[in-house]
Amino acid sequence: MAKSEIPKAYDATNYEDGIYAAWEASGLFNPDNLPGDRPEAFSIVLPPPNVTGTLHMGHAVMLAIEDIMVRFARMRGKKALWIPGTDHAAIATSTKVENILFKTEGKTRHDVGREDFLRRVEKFAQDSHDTIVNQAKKMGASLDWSREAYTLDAKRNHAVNVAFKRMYDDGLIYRGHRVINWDPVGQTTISDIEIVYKEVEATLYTFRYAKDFPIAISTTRPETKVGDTAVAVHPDDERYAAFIGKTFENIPFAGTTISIKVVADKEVDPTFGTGALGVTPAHSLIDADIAARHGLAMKQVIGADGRMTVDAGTLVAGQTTKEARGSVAAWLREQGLIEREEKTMQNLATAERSGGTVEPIPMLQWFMAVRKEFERNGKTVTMCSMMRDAVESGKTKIVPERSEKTFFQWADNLRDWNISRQLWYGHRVPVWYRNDETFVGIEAPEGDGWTQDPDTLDTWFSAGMWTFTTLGWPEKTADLATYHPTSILETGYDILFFWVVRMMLMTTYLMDEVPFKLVYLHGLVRDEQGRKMSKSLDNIINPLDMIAKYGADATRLSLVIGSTPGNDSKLSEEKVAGYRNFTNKLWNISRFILSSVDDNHVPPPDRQEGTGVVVASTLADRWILSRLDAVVASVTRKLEANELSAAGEELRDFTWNDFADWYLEIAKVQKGSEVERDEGSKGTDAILMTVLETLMKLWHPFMPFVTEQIWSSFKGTTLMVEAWPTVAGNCDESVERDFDLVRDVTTAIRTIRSERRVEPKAEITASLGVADRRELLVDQASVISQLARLSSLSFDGALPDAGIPIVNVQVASILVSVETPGTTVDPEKEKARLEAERDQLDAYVASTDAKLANAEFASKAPEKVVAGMRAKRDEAKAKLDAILTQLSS
RNA sequence: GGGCGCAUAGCUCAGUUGGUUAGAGCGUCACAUUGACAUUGUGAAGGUCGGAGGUUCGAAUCCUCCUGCGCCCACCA
Repeated sequence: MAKSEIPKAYDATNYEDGIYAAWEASGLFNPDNLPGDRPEAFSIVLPPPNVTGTLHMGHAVMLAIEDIMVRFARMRGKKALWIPGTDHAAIATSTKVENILFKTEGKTRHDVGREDFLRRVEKFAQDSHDTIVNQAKKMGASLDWSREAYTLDAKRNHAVNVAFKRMYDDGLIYRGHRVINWDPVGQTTISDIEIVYKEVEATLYTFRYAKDFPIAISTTRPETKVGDTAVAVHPDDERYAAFIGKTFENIPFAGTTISIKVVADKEVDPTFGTGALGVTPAHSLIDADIAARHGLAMKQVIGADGRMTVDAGTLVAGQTTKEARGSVAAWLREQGLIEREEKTMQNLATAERSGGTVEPIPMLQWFMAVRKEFERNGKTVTMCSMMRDAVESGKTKIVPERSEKTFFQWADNLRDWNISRQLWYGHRVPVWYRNDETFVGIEAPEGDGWTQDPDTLDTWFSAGMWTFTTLGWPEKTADLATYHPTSILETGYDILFFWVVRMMLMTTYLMDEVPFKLVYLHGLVRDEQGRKMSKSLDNIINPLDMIAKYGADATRLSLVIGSTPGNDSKLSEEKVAGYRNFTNKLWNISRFILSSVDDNHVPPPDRQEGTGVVVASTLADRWILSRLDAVVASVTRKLEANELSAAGEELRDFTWNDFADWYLEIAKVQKGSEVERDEGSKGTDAILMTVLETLMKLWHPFMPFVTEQIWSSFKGTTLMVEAWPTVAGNCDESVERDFDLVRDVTTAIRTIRSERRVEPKAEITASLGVADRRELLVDQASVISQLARLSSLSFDGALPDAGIPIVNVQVASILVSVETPGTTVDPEKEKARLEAERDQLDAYVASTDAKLANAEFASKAPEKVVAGMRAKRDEAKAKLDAILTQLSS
């Protein structure tokens, strides 16, 4: 191949879109179309991005990691399936469209009505979906688009209804009047995880309900106190022991009448405030729990509109909570009931999406009973216990392992899950009412007069069923049988509790199996200073910008290499640029090889063995093939263990430091050198091609585009479905050790020359401290010619005198400097250098000797360690001797 | 308040069951470079592995305490 055909630098933008289109057209993302017999399945479901936005770094890192896993599995001959999809993200999408509607037309969703509003949301979701799908393709994600799903499409809706009905029939979904988190702005219930706490200043009032009431209490929310039904104190609190169990009836309080029972509850902190807690069962989740324990009455004083109810009494009825707070505080002051007013900091619960202040209020809602006992496989279990058991038994593993602890905490503390939302966008609760009748079904009931429940389901309800609804559940599909449980769930650790917990919960119950065998949690991508990327900080690095500038391959590497599961990573544009450089390096390695090898390259007879395995002749040949084998084995093992970063790092080191910097340089010499035997460069060419092809395969999961481009340019086939390389049996540790010596000699000579400690002369005397000299003679010649070339010394091809006793490489370099005629060494400088080295070696040898002399060490340390230390010590001793000789002369 | 984690070279981080003189990338400095690549090459400097104890023949690695950060949950009535 002529060099001119290959551009000097790799410009990713010229190739990536075309390559992706070709992959897509090939149909090979769909495992049904993969060649060969593939008994083993591998499956991942893509954590569905919300249809609210565009691709961000979180998506990019997720796509990069999962694509590596899937491509690796595919090349290893597995039936590899990666299912794409998007999430309707009910509350997020709905809020976004409501905001747009209000901004552009000044209307609310109620102004346009349910039907019209839903049309608008669907239009928005569709546009957003198309954007994000195209962006995923830019990353090179090998997703099977033929199986794409949406959490709110017809199939998934059917599945949701089936699940709802089954859980309702089993008594695990129920409707109840309970205290929930109400968002008065969004006009919907929200879950605990959708609450964000803001620190605000508040006034803490300490007061009594009445002058003659024996206990003072503290609150930051006096307006809710009209709904109090009890005062709780700690059971051991002697101050209040006398009052426990007493009820104070009909206390006139802020325009209403209240009755307060004194109860003992160990949840009360006796050291906080007065040590007594005014219990407002309807407007605090904690108080509701206390009320339930003591059978207290619940009195709702705040309505869904955020205003005080009629029950709140004449003083505050109709007022907003804020107005009422002032009213009640003023009333308390007038009555002289306040003992203290102090400023305090308070965590205010606000709704993540709408920003509204969350009010706990009692409402009729749908719940999932996660702690309700039932029989399953002959055992009494709960949804929580099933989920916990799945991880405890190892059916599902979580990496990093420490996350399992956090998971258990969730499993142990989960409350009943409020699944209904007063939103329009989402899965409508499949329940219909007529007079006093309730119908729960997959389809609407027959007959007239039925009204469907207006609420929709929490978005995590359908998301919790994602691994199996994407595979066709509730139908008994072939996909379901083949690909479930899925192999890996890969997602950010920040979503473990939102999503992973819900999936475990619903899947263990509905499928009686785990949703995935492994949870792999990646960290957050932060900016180079370690800050979260955010609009307000203006520090967002857009993955699409990086792809446009440096290519998808470089972007992927920068996200994967150097980051470990569960840990956050920092990203800077320089890092991406660094990997762009590597992409270009790989390109130029290929460019050199493809343009310099003889098209008729064949391994000469003595380099062939069995079925086309290349057997190297020279030390360098054997070294690179040995290294290649080691790298194939190690990278394969690391990828199997999902150590993506370590695998990538090792590959980069081999590619750049071993193959490009050393073997390629030597290959140039070998190809043109007189010392090359028989078939000349053709054998070297064969090795170059072997390494190149293997490297392309190894790199492909990480850098699919550039490797595919290079591969197809000389192979004409699709790299994506090539078989993963296997170890060829060329591993030879002694060869690697010998080559390391050569490398040291070469380096030493270069150093000597660059420090001008010798003048270039016409001959070199160097030798190698290796075991079998004969075997190495030919290799030495090539090595030394390489040394000569690199150090600009001429070399006549003569072999070195085998009689020179050289102990080790370091000595070899010294001999060169001293024995070569024309030495211009600065004696002082050289002496200082040698002395420093002597001291260092001296200390090392002494300490190692001491260790080896220790009887306990000798008896307890493994033989391998002792032998290794001894060998290294001997090497150092020899070096030391040579230096001492030098210094004395 | 409960839980989890981090601290290793100037910066970003590896370090897989405790074991041979602690590694990489970037950055810095020096030198080199006209055919694969300046998106380059070679080398150097740079670390008492946060501190103090302990276990052990042996600790960056295990235990205890301390210091400084970070995160999650609960929640301040």
